[in-house]
Amino acid sequence: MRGVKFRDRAATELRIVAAVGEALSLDGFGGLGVNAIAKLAGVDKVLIYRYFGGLPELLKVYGQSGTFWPRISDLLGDCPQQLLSLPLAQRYSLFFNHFIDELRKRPLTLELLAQELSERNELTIILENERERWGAEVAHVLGGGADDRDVDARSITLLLIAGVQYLLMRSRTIRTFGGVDVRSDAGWDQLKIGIRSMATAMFDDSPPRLT
Amino acid sequence: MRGVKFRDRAATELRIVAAVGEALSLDGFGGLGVNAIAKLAGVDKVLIYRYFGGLPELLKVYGQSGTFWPRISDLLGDCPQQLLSLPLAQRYSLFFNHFIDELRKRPLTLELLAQELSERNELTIILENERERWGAEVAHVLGGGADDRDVDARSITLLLIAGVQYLLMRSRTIRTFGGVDVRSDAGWDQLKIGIRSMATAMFDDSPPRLT
DNA sequence: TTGATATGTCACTGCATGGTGACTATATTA
DNA sequence: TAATATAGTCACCATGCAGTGACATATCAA
Repeated sequence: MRGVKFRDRAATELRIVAAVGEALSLDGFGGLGVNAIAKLAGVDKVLIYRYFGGLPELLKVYGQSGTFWPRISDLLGDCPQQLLSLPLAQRYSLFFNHFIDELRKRPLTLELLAQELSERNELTIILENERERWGAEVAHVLGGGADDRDVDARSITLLLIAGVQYLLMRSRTIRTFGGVDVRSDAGWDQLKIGIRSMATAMFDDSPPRLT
Repeated sequence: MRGVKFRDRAATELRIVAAVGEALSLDGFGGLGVNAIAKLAGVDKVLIYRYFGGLPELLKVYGQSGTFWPRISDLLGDCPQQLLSLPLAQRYSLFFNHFIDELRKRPLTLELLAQELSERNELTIILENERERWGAEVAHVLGGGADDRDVDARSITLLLIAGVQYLLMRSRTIRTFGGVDVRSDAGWDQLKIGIRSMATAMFDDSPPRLT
């Protein structure tokens, strides 16, 4: 008798999907393939074709099995109402603090963001969609008027969001950027303070600088 | 008689090195390999091993054959002296304008920046080194004191530099980010204006906003 | 003219990959 | 109990890759 496993399709499918996450964590997107996933799941690769159709479809299923992008509710902190009633400069600063913290908790998301720059696939497309919806909400929370001041503010917001994403995904492979340790809390605290200071200068109508 | 080529080693080496650039432009880093390079150079791949030792060494030679990162002189514009005598806010704004323009002209650099996020290799290491030296000079040009104000400014500078890099490398595959067209001059003009406005608010000691 | 050197060509190995067909064994149902 | 569907296994194919050994030929020096 050859060694036959549990004979439980549902469980096997779950193992395969979970193995996708494992494979991503272990080797990043580079080593992601049918063979590696099957080996990690302890399953013959032919089942991937039978149950899912192929790698792209499997990735799609995996992508829909979790949330890769912080939800707005994660970014508003414990008291959304309170946050929304704060002056713009503080609101801005707190938003970025949460955004940074939430993204730092999601290594797989950072992996996908990096992958997105080389190749689009089922997974990165899911991530793109999540993020697109998110962007619209963010604009709402941080104020989205049409006068010059608001337009400029949105430009800076975009650049900062992009900058945070980049520094975080880069931190996976390289520790420092311009002398700041982007793997440590201390390094990020420094950047957060910079953002707060900038927001104060740009949004507070009180005297320019407080620090 | 089998078809024998020019029998000119120096020229062949040049063709091979040039083919690296071609291959990167065509297929990005994904399709980069000995076979592809040899085919593009119209040369047998064995010459790559004979003349260079292998792919890593070839990449190193290719990397040293050009400059991937804008030099400081490119960023200071036509009149370095004049730029340095400007008020900080203007200097800051002009610096970023040039930085954006120069980086937009370097598709291969953007390719390498993206690659750096997935895997370090001879090429990305060369790029890292170029950029490291550059970072020190930039700090000098944009003022690098140790008081709170300067530290905060450096944090914002880092985030903006990171943001610009990210948006540009992302623009290779995805056109818009947060509603801004990152492939058009217009989109980048908008971002430049945002930076200028921010710099004015943060660095000018005159009344907060001018826009 | 002859011989040595180096340039370029070709054919091959070994490996990992994605993908498929044919098989075995178990569970369910008639 | 016998027939059928399906979970799981195994062996295989074609392809593309990095890398190597052996060969042919052009150039140059003795």
